[in-house]
Amino acid sequence: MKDRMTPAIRMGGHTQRGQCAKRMSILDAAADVFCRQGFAGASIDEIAAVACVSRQTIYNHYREKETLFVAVVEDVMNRANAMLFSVLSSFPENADNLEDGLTAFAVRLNKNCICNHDGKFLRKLVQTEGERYPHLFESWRQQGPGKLTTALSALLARLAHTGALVIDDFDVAARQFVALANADLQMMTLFGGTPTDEQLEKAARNAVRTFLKAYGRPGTDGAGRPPQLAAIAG
Amino acid sequence: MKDRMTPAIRMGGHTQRGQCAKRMSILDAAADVFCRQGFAGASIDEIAAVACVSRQTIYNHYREKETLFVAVVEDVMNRANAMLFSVLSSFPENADNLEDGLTAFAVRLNKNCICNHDGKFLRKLVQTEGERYPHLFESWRQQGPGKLTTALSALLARLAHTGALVIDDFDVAARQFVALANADLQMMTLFGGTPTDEQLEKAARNAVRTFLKAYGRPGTDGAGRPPQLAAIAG
DNA sequence: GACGTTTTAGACAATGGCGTCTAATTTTAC
DNA sequence: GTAAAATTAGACGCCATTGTCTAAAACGTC
Repeated sequence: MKDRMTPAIRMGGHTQRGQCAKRMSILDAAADVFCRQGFAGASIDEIAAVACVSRQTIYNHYREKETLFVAVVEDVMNRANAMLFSVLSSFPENADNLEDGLTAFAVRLNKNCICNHDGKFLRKLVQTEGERYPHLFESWRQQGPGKLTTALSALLARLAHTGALVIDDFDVAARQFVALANADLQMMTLFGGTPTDEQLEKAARNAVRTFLKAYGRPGTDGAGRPPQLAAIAG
Repeated sequence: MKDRMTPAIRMGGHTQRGQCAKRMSILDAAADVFCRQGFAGASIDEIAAVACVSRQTIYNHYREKETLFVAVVEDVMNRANAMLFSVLSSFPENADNLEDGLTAFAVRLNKNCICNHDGKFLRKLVQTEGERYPHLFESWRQQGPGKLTTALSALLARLAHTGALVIDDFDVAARQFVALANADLQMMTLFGGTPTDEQLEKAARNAVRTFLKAYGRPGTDGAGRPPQLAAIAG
């Protein structure tokens, strides 16, 4: 009857990370179990076991299973957002050595945003539980693929403006760049595997070569020859 | 104590469809519920209700929940396989009007194999339950994306042999063709929506234009001019 | 060391789903 | 029409899980 409040409320309602080790441990464990078992298949007991925490502690921090689930998704989405922003900032600004610049960018995009743990987690969870939590799905779509496409579209437009690329529809080109970058890795990441650095490099190289053959300014492909001549000579 | 066997066994062990309306009704309902709720979240009672069948009837046909699940996946995979074979047979044989031929092919591929009900079902289920049933995942990968890639690779090679395309790595080109074809539709199909015919047409057109800019024989893009000149003129 | 807070382990009721069983009813085949 | 097969509704035991509660233990701070 002492009407004590939950620790989370006591702490002032902060939901940022880093406030306490237990909380992070719970979030990480829950992400792991939710990702493997789905929402319905995940049990609080298993999450508690993975987090090395008693079940009651979880209920102290999160009112119910659904609260925990939403918190996990928000947490991962925050991390993924920050990472996407960072990767987008590394897009090559000038046209010097465009093929290498775009390839390095594609590697970073795949490695840190799409094939990484958080990226796979979000795609899987959103697809699994998206119908049950439409708001969650919409939020992910806007902040993830949506932001990526619009930002990449603007960056490509800037390159096109300098004459380094010849693009008629920037949005389409942006989506195609992402699609090409993933073409060789999609299957592997879907099943849960993580590509090696070598595979990342090769996939990005294939993607950028094709992208530049389609959109590169005539006469400036990787070898410094017109693309057709290069293809015929090859 | 009468030791009666299940009707399925009595019927001679056939697992093909069409043997009885109830069976099909159960399979369809189970596919629907499994797809929406996942394996753990789906309840036999709900499947029975959707199938307009008593729960006991389901247990007469399938020993347990897992048996039903596997049967559902196999059923859908058989349909999807037949459809993929049919679509692959429609790949343009000669280079006449290559852009239109490839575009029509891409439309059929998306419409009947990737964005359709069965395609979305399989991708979702395999991703959701793939870790629990590795055999299922492997089987899907081989008969679905695997077969598509190798078949498309061979078909592209034939076109390249006639000189209509200039391709150095057929496997990479095949994966890129599929990736480009899906680039504009991925997000929509992921969330559950079905693209309109107009969207399918536009997505395929975008994909094939880029694919031909990258791999088309010089001097024969859609407008009959060298691609570079066309791009500059545009 | 004392006090307030957090965590823990375990018991607990309630819920819901799975798979079985039975008896009644409908469908099918001859 | 009759017999066999299939289907149905409902009850049942069993088990896992959720979320609550309590008393004891660990922790941190002064």
